[in-house]
Amino acid sequence: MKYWLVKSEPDEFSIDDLAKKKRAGWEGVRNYQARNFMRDLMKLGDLVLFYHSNAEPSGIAGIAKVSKESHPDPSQFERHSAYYDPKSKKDEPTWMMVEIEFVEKFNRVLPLDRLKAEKTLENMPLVKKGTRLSVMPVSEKEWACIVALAKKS
DNA sequence: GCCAACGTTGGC
DNA sequence: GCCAACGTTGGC
Repeated sequence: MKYWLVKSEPDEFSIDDLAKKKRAGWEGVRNYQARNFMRDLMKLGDLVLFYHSNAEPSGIAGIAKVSKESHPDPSQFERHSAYYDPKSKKDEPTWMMVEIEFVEKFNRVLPLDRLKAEKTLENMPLVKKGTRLSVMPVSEKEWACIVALAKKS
């Protein structure tokens, strides 16, 4: 089993929204590196940190898990969607997504500056300046560190 | 294939 | 809301 982190703006879709819906197709990712992680490497049961970006505070809000592996992101074909991609073809979809399922919400958001203070986490794209990757792998050590911090706070 | 222009992300 | 940093687009 592997570990991941996904970003979402809570104004758009928060951990509470996921808790309410239980499951959500992770649609709207329009970055090739992030897509490739979802398409090729995210497997059923993998655990996922749910990160709130552009938030007050920005940080990790809870945990989800992969509940369905790679399948085409329907929003790329929806003409009125913000994620519509006119170049993508139905028989050869450009954008793939996974579905995630709510696992738990942390008692409080584990803020970004707390993560930045951890030596163990210094190689995460999340804390590196100028990295905008919205789906990223998390190592076992990083996962353990983050979960411990979350339970402690 | 280069690279300037443009659009987006996301911390602050 | 600003804007730095980045990825993508498209002219050449």
